[in-house]
Amino acid sequence: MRRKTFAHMNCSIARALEQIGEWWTFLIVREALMGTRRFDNFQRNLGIARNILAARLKKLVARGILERTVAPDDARRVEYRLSEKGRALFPVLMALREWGDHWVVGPGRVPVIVVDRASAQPIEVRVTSRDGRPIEWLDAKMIPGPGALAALK
Amino acid sequence: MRRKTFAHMNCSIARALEQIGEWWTFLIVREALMGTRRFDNFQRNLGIARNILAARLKKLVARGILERTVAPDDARRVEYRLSEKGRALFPVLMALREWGDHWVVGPGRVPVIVVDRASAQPIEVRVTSRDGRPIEWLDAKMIPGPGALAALK
DNA sequence: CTGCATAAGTTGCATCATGAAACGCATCCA
DNA sequence: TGGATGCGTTTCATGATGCAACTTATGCAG
Repeated sequence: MRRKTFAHMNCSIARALEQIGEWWTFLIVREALMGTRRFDNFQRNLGIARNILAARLKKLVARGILERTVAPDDARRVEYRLSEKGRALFPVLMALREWGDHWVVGPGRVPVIVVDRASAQPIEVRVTSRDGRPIEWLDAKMIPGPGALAALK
Repeated sequence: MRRKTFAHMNCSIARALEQIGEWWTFLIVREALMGTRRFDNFQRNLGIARNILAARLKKLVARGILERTVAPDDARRVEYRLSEKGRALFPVLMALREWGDHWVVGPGRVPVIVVDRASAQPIEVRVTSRDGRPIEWLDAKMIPGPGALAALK
């Protein structure tokens, strides 16, 4: 049987995962955020199989997360760059990294620190109310949005 | 061939994905954050196959993200609850939801709005410098952390 | 205590995805 | 022109997934 798709679910998390939730995809986006643009660099940095990398890149381009262009100076070379949609994944990746730092790797063994280029201070991911007040899980309440009716169709 | 593991990579994102990056796992955590505790409720709400759900729950318990307890009033019933480690995934899920709302579902069709229980205002996920200044992707700089040397072993 | 419904999980099987290496093919370089 | 480089695609053995049916254990009505 085919792996079940999340696309029909009336949930933004499921719909997001349908686009970027496959094995390797998060790491490909991470590489792109760190500046990787070429097929071979993705392949070597990640250790991913070539056919899988090709399939993932094709999907990411089709979904508008990466943009594929042929290098002007060398027609052999193809460059994959993040679109605005792809760059918007920055907070997602930073939240994942923060969780991994704290709960998997452990403080003191963090491989990479991300700092503000201007102030050299570490960055943080925070969930806040619109007025800036920090929000914990228990402070949050889920209410139906304008698209909730789609579930009744 | 066995699917390649990310566990050896010296990257917090890869290590995090090794624990929660499998198909269905994010959605199981989402359900748990929304209050689901029982096997059958996870199964019905997600439409996941029972064997896959059993395997995922077992892994999440083994990794300390969920805690499994037998209900005190009914020994047939098992409850799965988020641990502190699991609750710490809240920002990750909210970042993913925000991205899905904006770039996949589209504003105006958002199925669920998450608001601050106190002020009833929508919540936001922000990446900031330690002093609260908002950070974009281009403002961020990656520098080696204390665990960077592990890559040289 | 017998019979039956409920809850949680396991097994078998067909189908799909993955990884590794070999191959295709166009482009650059000497 | 001969070879190297870059970007994939194809092939094939193996692992993972989804579904349905089955197993085990508990509670409950009579």
